[in-house]
Amino acid sequence: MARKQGSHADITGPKVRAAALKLFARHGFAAVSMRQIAAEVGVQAGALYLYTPDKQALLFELMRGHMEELLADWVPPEAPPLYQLEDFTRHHIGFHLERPELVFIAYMELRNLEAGNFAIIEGLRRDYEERLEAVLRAGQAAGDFAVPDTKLATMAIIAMLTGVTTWFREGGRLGRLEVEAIYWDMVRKAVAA
Amino acid sequence: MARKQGSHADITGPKVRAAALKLFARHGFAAVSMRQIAAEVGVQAGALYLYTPDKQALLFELMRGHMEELLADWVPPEAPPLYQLEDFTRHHIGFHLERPELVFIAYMELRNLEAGNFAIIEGLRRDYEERLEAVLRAGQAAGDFAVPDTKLATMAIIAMLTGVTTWFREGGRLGRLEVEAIYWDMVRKAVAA
DNA sequence: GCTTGAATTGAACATCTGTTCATATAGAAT
DNA sequence: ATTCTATATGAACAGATGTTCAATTCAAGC
Repeated sequence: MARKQGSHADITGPKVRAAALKLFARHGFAAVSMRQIAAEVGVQAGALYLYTPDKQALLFELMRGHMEELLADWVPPEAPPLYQLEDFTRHHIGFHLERPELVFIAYMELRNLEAGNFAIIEGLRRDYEERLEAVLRAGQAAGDFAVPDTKLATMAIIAMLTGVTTWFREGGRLGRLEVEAIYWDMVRKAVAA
Repeated sequence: MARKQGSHADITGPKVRAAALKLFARHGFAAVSMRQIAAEVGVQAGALYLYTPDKQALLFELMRGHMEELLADWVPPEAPPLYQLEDFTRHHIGFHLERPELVFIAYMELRNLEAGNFAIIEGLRRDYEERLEAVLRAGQAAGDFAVPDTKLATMAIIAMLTGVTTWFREGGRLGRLEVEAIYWDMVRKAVAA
């Protein structure tokens, strides 16, 4: 029985990406075999190549999609820098808490990207960092912030906020909005004039 | 005891650990084979088993050694919480910048630890976090700090400081001491009353 | 009912995996 | 000079790896 009812390309394609996402996040790109992904989809390994040219492309497309969604999700609102920064803080936390697996992969599997793919993902990441730094520079110029170094403040804030994904558990002591508020309090004070 | 230089256990043992450290950090535990480690040492794969029971133990001992050194390196000085926090901040950055490969492995390869080994490393990590949180609680009680939540502040500060290793490059725009000073400024303000 | 073609299988490929072990080597102790 | 022993080799094991492809199956279009 080579084919099962209802298993078309439009179904199997997304299933392949979902299986890769789940398994890469759980065990790491290098530790997951094409046969494991195929088994998760319910298909033989050879069939995966109808949906991806190779294993590397599976990883790259996952990461590229994630970074592009991240960039599409937040553009600075027309508002004073202090409010832009609050908006960024809350969006960053919210976006990352909604996609723990993609976030994990995007941070852990960079070294498994081939050189060209790595350069593309790194570029997207820098675009995102640049957006935050622009907010900090504007606030600094306006006298709202007093950051010793906008580049370092950018890296510090992003690292601090992304770190939420390492410990946050749904249904834990604090809800997302509470966490957002607490982190915003710390960010605000850290850059305060 | 002394045999021909380079062919003795006292020499080869450390070389094996150094090769594993370098290659695990560069390519990831799962992507590195025992034969690659052996080649880096200049030995055949079978010889590695004179120095480690298996590949897993190689990873675990690297991580355990790192975490124990981290815990040994800093104990809160007899001083007011504000100074303890400054001391922690500077020590954490300095310690991590001196061992980028171990830091990388300790954060990236947790999922490649067997259950028992994972529990041990996690315990050591929690011990370290607990030390920082104790400082924050003391400062909070003394009225020096105004952190909305000491647990979250602990996680936020550690994530922010450890993030330095992702972008810091020796010989770059800023030296270690400058970076320490800039981060301390942000930490101090973030927890300020 | 027949043809068409996309979706899938299953075997095959060459190579790599962690680990074991009988064998060899060479410095140390006698 | 001989024995002893820690150190290392290299072959072997059983199975897994990513990828290809001829053959098969099945749903839809005629």
